[in-house]
Amino acid sequence: MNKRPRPAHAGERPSPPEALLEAAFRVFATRGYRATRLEEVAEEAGVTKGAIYYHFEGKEDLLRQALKHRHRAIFGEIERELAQQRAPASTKIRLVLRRLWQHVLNPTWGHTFRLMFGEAGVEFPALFRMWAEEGPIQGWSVVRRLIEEGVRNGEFQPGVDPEVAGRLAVSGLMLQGALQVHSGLQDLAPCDLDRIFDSGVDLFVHGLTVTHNQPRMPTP
Amino acid sequence: MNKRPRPAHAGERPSPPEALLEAAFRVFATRGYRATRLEEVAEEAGVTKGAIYYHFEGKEDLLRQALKHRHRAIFGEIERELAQQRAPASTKIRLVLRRLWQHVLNPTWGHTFRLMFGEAGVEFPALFRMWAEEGPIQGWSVVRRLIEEGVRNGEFQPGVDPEVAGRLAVSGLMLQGALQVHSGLQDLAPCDLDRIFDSGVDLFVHGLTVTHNQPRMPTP
Amino acid sequence: MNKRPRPAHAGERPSPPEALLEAAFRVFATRGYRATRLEEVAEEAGVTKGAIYYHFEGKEDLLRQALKHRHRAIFGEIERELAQQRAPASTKIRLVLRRLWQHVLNPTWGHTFRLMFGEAGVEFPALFRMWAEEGPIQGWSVVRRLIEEGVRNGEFQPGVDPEVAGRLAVSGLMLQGALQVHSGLQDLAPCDLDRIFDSGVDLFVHGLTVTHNQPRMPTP
Amino acid sequence: MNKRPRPAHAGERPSPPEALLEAAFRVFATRGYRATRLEEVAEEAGVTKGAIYYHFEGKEDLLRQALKHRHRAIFGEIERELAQQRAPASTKIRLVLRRLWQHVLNPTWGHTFRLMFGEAGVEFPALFRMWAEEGPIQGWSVVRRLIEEGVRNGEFQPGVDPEVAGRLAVSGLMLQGALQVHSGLQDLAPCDLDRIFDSGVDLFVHGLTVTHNQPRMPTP
DNA sequence: TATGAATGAGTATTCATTCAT
DNA sequence: CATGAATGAATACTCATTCAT
Repeated sequence: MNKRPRPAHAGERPSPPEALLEAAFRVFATRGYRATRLEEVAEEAGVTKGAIYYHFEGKEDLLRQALKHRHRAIFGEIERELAQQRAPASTKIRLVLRRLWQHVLNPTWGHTFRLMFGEAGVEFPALFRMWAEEGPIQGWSVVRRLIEEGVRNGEFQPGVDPEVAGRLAVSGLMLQGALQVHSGLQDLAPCDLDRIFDSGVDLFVHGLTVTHNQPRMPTP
Repeated sequence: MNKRPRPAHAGERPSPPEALLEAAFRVFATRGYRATRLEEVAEEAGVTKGAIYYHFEGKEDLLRQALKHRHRAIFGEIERELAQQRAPASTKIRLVLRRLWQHVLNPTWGHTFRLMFGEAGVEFPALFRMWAEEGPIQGWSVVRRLIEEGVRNGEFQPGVDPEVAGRLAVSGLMLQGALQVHSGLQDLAPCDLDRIFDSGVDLFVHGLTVTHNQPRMPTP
Repeated sequence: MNKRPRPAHAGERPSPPEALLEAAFRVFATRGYRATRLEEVAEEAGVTKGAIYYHFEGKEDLLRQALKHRHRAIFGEIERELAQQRAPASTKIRLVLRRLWQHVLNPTWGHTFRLMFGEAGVEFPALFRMWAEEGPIQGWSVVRRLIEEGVRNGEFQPGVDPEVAGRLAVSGLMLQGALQVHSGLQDLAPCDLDRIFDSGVDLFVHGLTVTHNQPRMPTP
Repeated sequence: MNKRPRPAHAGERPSPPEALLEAAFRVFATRGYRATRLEEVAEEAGVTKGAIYYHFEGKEDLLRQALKHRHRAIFGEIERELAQQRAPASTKIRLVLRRLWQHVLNPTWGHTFRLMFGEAGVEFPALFRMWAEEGPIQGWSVVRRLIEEGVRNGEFQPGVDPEVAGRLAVSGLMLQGALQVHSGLQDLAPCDLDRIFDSGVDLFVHGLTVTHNQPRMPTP
């Protein structure tokens, strides 16, 4: 909480041991920020509490670094993949959403989701914004652009709202992942995960697709 | 040393002061479970710490009761409203989703969402399940039933998956609410709330609706 | 701890309910002074905490009164009994010690013993002295007088130390009672209680009795 | 909420600072268990409260360890001393009882006695049993064996009950110690401590000793 | 008389943080 | 680099005591 002056050796401090960062992420994400005792992080990493203070400034700093360390924005990769595709927008959208869904199913994502909506989000808003930008927002932006493309080439209805459509598709899948997979709702309200994805995307794409019962006029 | 036996008045304990429950909910939801000091709850309710221990067993019990107290499930009311409606399924769905969206927009819901995905979910899984059952699960169950109704009367496509459709519609709106309204994303990625709802529901209903299979025009 | 001024109605306060005093004694003696919660005393007596404060000044006062209430000095009775006896001193001693042993075997005595040697003795020395005077000291005084009588009439050796003999006989039985009966040592180091008394008194009386191997000269 | 798992160093935890154990014993014995504030123990040992929790599990653990630490049973030493003696049983008994009396006179013993009959006895029965076994029970066992020896070699009467005799001799001295020395009875009913011991042991040994059955003279 | 509700001072316990070695 | 020992501020919880009714 209170910033103590950086220790004398701060400058030449070498890259902090990955083990510590990974242990920290695991424990923070499992227990929550407050409930995490540094002792447990240290134990998990096979060192002692003191070692944490050699590498990091304190608990808060540890969380920050641990989260940064986990941040490999998947979307860079996705965009690259998309650029090479020559396919209808709906196909590309399916591709993007599938990647996203795979990502969401990953325990790491579940942990981060909990962490972000738990205390960390409130106590460190900057962290939350960082995550939101690189995660959900980026996710629905990609989808939005693909929808716009689909509208432009007549594949999708001109009336659709690409922004909102992207948001809801991505949000829907994300929250379903968080609930079913990472919050143990699978046994309270079971539902096959593939079915969620497949039926969900079908519905979404169908919702976007041109279906007017008067023949749509080609754009002049 | 050993937990003292429940105080004499345990059985016939009268309804504990609502003020305390409401203050507790407010503070827990704002600060998170761990970060909440009982003293603050007491202050907020205009009593002292001791009073809390007169009415509740401890911090955990207080949280539990506070959440239960908030649980006047909105769905009972919604179902009643629906029963009186004589309208197409799509209209009813719009109605339900609107109610849900209004609920989601409420700060209370945002707080609960955070609490549930934060510490409470990990430390008190039973609470999480209770919330999930009375909240999200019930939400998408209602929608699922309406979709099934729509499918039966030919309003919706026979191919739709009512379960998944319900889940995604409800989840999408919920997470959008959590992000835009309760996590400050409105200024990072602004979007009009009415637009999210309206465009979103249009898209959703359109996705469900029977396609009068006109040949789709090839892109020119 | 801090003496608040006696409440206004102190003067006409009627005799406090026996139930309260008895419950108090039971709980204090079982749990110890500190560990006793007034709530438990109240419960045990079938009233509520507040009632205690109507009748007593506080926890300390309650203890004091509870102990006073239990105080039936048994020795007055014993002395009366003795006065009517025309028997050798050794017989009278046996009688006295038997009464004492019976008293010691009583749970009430065990409780008081614990209470006195526990915290109460340290925190309220006056109480301890009162108990000691009416209990152990009076006990060994009676025995001492009987020994002196026995020495005077040649039944016991002139060399015995009546004071010390009385003290040790009484103390020995008391501590054996406290340990075997009231501290659960009976199953750790079992010993028949009658045997302790009978063998013990035999040994004691034999120790007092004239056994010189030169014939003792009658006092001139 | 839940007791945290024993800290990482639990297994190889080195001998906890003696200073802490000794301070703890002092304060516990003086004030009683409940009335002892850990802060006072810490102060007495020249550390802070936190240090206690580094070395011990809590208040109860501290008491347990402190008592164990005090338990360098004196009887081992006594037995060794006895083994080297070639003397009549009565002499050996005097020796043992003198050691015991010296021990009983020690303030430490008085404190422990109070502690044992006070809260510790009720709240931690196991501790009480440990103390009883290594203290009183062991004490009277040693004496019992010496009496048996004396009986075997004709020094003591064949009719004596060594078990009971041992119990009463030891108990008598112990309680006299507790009362006179450690409970301030010396000024209420003064008695020279040496006299208690000397007259007491004389009486005891005389009680055990073979009577050269001269006819006892009738009182004149 | 007695009670239910509340108070508040006291205390055990936790844990991030420091630091000599 | 890392550790073991210690600190001390923060905080949940207990319970004697008060008092309006």
